[in-house]
Amino acid sequence: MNMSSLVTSAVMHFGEMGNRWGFNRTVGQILALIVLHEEPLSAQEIADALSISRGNTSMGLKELQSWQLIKQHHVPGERKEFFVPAGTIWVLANRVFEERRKREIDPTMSLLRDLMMDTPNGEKDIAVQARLNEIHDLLESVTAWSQELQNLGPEKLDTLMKLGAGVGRILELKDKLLPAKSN
Amino acid sequence: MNMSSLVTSAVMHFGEMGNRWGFNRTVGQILALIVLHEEPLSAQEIADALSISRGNTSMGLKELQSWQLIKQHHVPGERKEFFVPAGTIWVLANRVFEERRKREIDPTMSLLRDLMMDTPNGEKDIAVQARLNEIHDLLESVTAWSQELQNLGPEKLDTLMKLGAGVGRILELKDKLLPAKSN
DNA sequence: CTAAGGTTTCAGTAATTTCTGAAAGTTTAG
DNA sequence: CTAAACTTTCAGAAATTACTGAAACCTTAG
Repeated sequence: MNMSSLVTSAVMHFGEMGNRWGFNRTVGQILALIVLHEEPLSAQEIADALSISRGNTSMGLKELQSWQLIKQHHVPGERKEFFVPAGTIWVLANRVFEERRKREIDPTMSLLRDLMMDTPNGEKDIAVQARLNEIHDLLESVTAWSQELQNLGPEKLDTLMKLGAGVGRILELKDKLLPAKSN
Repeated sequence: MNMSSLVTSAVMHFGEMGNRWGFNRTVGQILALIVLHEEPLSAQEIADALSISRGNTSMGLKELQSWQLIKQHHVPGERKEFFVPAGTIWVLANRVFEERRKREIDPTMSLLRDLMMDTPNGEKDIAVQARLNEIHDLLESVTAWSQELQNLGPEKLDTLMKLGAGVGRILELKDKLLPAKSN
């Protein structure tokens, strides 16, 4: 399975970006390869195409499955497993968001909540808790909103985009369209 | 400068989370310490509080300044420099978002644009380019949106939050009430 | 049951990232 | 100008993270 230079470029790039996106180089490469290659790929084909060890490939595939970004695809007469993307680009992007939220935000929110419950030890701690509370509320807003966007789905997101002046305009619309309701 | 156990917990946690947020452990700790400590801190105080070398501290402060998360604060009679947060929590969070966008999204968008310009090499490449285009558009939507959010400021974000699932509803209403307008 | 075809695990190694501390650099008081 | 007070740089050490490949482990055909 030789990759076209187009695919090679994309795969290499997604490898480089991988660590910034929460997984390592080979995992990024494997993902790009599977997404861009329309036919299902076997582990061996992937290892060959990327010149990485079979073991590393196995670990990468496992991780991508734990992120729910790829899924196994069983081909009838074949003994080995093949892999395909777990959904549309939109779905994949959402999964990455979701997973990163779990890793990057949730633990912090949880700790902040705990620290806010602690009995403060002196004046200063009260000020510190106020700060922590502020951080907590901000994180909460951002995650809630991003989930809202995810629920909208790609088409509505697009409508929203084309609305022009942006989110501020929605707030105006809201006042016009739902004047009586407080929410 | 001895940290209260509350501050210590928070600082340690932000250190652990640091690498997930795009900077390393000590940078995360330094940031947390500066944000939570209301008085300006000198580099030496930071190094002592965190038990890290003066050199490492210097590098960390430099990085935080390049992210525009902290700024220098000159105390009149003093020779040394002190450091304070570069703004409110909201401002800091925006800066982190912004910086991560630059590192995580922009390079990919740029590559995708380039690859879409390339002359495809055969049937398959055409399909691949279609995929790449899809990814590009998605990233574009997401970045446009996150920028909208940043422009909103925290209060409006809050209003929006309370709207919750109502956003989808407004879009529907909008279609009914403003069918003629294209934006 | 056994062997073949395939996958996973994991100890050890390689690569990368982070940290230290000594040396070089900068600024200002006198 | 010089010295003191402070900061930055950077080569090498330490810590962490990623990768290999051989051995152990499935699973199924016969």
